[in-house]
Amino acid sequence: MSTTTGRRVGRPRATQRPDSGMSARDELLLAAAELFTTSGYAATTTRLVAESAGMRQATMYHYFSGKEDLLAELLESTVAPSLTLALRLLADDARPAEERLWELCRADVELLCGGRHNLGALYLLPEVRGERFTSFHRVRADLKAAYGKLLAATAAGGALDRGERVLRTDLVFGLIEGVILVHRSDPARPLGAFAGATADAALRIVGCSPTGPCP
Amino acid sequence: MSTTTGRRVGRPRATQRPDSGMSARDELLLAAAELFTTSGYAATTTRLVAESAGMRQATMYHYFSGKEDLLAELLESTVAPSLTLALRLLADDARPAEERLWELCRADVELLCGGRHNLGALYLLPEVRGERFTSFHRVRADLKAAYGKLLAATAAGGALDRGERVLRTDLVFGLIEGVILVHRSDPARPLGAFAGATADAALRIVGCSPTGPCP
DNA sequence: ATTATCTATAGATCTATAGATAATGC
DNA sequence: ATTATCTATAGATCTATAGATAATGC
Repeated sequence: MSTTTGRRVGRPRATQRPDSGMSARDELLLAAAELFTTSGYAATTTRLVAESAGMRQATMYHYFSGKEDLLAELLESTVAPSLTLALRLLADDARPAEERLWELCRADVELLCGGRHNLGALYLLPEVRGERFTSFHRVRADLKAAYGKLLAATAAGGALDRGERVLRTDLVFGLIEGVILVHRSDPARPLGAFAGATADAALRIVGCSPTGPCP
Repeated sequence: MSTTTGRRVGRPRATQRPDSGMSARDELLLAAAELFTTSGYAATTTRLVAESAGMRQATMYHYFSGKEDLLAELLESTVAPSLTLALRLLADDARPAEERLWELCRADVELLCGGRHNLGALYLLPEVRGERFTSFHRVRADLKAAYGKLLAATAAGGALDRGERVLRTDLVFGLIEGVILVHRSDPARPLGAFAGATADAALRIVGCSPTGPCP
C-alpha cells in the first residue's frame, strides 16, 4: 500500500510539479477545459494540453486517442448532470411544474456558467456537429425533451397548441444555452442572482406572470 | 470598356468556371462564410477557402492577409446593418419604444439566421475574443447599447432600477444571439414566424404583456 | 512484470512568400 | 505597364507512432 504522498508507478515525469491529487486523466481534462474555453478548440494543440497538464505531448495518447476524444468527454460530463436533475424533477410531480421548470433552468445556468471554465461555450463549436459526438447529442436531446415535458405541464404551457409549445421549448432552451454568451460578456456578475434572473426570464417566455418567480 | 461577359485582366485561372458575377474578393468571402459556418473556423484551411472560390491557395493573399482577415470582414458585415437599423429606430421617437424594440429584435434574428450561412454562428467562436477583432466588438457594443436605450424607453423597462435594466438588456441580447443555436437545431422552421416569436419572447423578458406582440 | 512516462521522429499538413506568367490597357 | 493569377517551396508546425526507460509490485 502506498503512502498518501507516495511515489507512483511508472517513469517519473520530466518536469516535476507539486502533486495535484488528481489522476493524470483528470489533469488532462482540466487542462483541456481551460485551453479549449479560453483559446478555442482549434487553436489548442495536443502539445499545449499535455504540457499544461505537466506531461509530454506523447504521453497524452496513453489516456486519450486525441483532441476529439478529450472534447467528447468534456461535453458529456457537462450535460449529463443536467439530464439527471431534469429526470428527477420530471418524476417529482407533487410540486407544481412551474416551480420545477424554474429550478431546472436555474441549475442549468449555474452548471453552464459555473465551474471555472464556462464549459458550456464548447457546445457552440461547429466541430461538435460531427458524428464523433452523437452520444453528447443524444443526451442533449433527452434534456431538451425534458424541458418540453415540464413546459407542457405548466398552466401557461399546457394552454398552447403543439407547434407553439415546441417553439417555446426551443426558445427557452436557446435562452439557457445562450446564457453562455451573456455570462461571457460580464463574468463578474454574481452567478446565483444571475441564474435566478435567467430562470425568471425563461418562465416569462413560457407565458407565466412577468412579476417575480412564477409559482 | 469591356463587354458584360468580357474576359478580365490578369492571368486566367487554372480551373475555369462559369462567371459568378461577383468580384474575386466576394467569391472568397462567400466561400469562407460557407466553410467557417459548416466545418468550423479552425478546420478550414486557406487552401480550402481559395479552392472553393475557384482559385489557387496563394491567390487568396492578393485579397486578404489570411484567415483572420476574412473572419474579421465577415463579422463586421454581419453586425453593421443591425447597428444602422438600431440607430434609425432609436432616433424615430414618434413610434412607441415597445414597437421599435420588437422590430429591432425581429430584424436581428432574420439577419443572424437568414442569408444562407447562419453567419451569426461566427460570433460564438472563442477566437473572436482576440484583439484582431476590436472593431467588430466596438460595433457590437454599440448595438447592445442601442438595445439598452430602447429597453429603457419602454414602459415596463423604464420602471426597472438600473441594475435590473442592465440585466434584462443582457438577457434580451443573449436571447437574440442565442437564437443562432435554436435555429441550428431546426433550420427548416419558417424564418419570418420564428423571428416574430423571438421578438415576442424578448418583450416578455423585458416585462411586457405575455399575450401577443407587445404594443 | 507492469506501468507511466520519456525521447525521437516520420509523415502530413498548412501558411505565407518569391518569382514567373498570361491576360488586358494604353 | 498593369493586373490577376499561377507554380513552387521554405519553414513551421502538429499528430501519432515506435521504441526506450525508470519507477513500483511481486
